[in-house]
Amino acid sequence: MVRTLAPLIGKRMVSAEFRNLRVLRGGDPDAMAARLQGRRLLALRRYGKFIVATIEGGGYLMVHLGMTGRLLLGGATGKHTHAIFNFESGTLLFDDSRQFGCIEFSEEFPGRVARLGPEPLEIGFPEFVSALGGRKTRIKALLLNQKFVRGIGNIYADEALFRAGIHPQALTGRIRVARARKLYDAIQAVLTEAIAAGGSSISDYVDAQGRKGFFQTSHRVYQRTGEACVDCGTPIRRVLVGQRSSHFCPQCQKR
DNA sequence: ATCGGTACCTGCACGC
DNA sequence: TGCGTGCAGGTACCGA
Repeated sequence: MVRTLAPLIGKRMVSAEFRNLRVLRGGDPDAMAARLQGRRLLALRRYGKFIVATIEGGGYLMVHLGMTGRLLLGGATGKHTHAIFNFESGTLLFDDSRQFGCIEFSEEFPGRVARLGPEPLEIGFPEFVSALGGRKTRIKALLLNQKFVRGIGNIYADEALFRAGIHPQALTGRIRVARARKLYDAIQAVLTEAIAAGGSSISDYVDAQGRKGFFQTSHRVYQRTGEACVDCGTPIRRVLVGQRSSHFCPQCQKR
């Protein structure tokens, strides 16, 4: 998503319009629009699932897509268009049917982004192992905890655990180093492949150009309940871990 | 400090 | 056709 938003870097925002205040965090929409108006977008970076734009003259514009959020360059507004950013080069729309996404402007770098864990593609294995230590939670819940590592969501947690042969309900503290190594490698492989495939488009995700990803065709367990495991043929099962669906092969992923 | 559960929304598929 | 139920790429907040 951030890569496809790159054409906005260096561009001036002519105006901003907020149609749905529910997705706005931290303040008055008019003040926010005034703060953005006439300023250039100096930089655009992703921190886990958070997108942060640096605004000329100070300030940060943070966007989170939640489950169904979209950032679209050009295109028509619709029922779920909550914000419109008019740049000199064209329009950027924020759409989100479920309204779990959010937009926040802050003068300082946003604290909740600063408090996230490390990037899973940047963390080293020793750091990863030590972060696993002393945890009492189930491994799936830990992978979804953005203060552990940032950016792993439900799809990639399930896919990484499958590749590592770890049961989603396995207790974190009982995972030995050799198995942790497999998990570390699996996370890196899954994320790298998924990014190369342009992400997973289940029903909503498209990039800023409106293009779908195709990693969903490579999912081995996610939303494949009842289908045969690609490695052993055993039917994939679904359990809840921390109220989130978790898909796994009961034969390949033992506790 | 860390945990599990819940709330926040809309849309869709499914069974009756 | 319509209605109720369950489910969906996430995070924040609460009490324990």
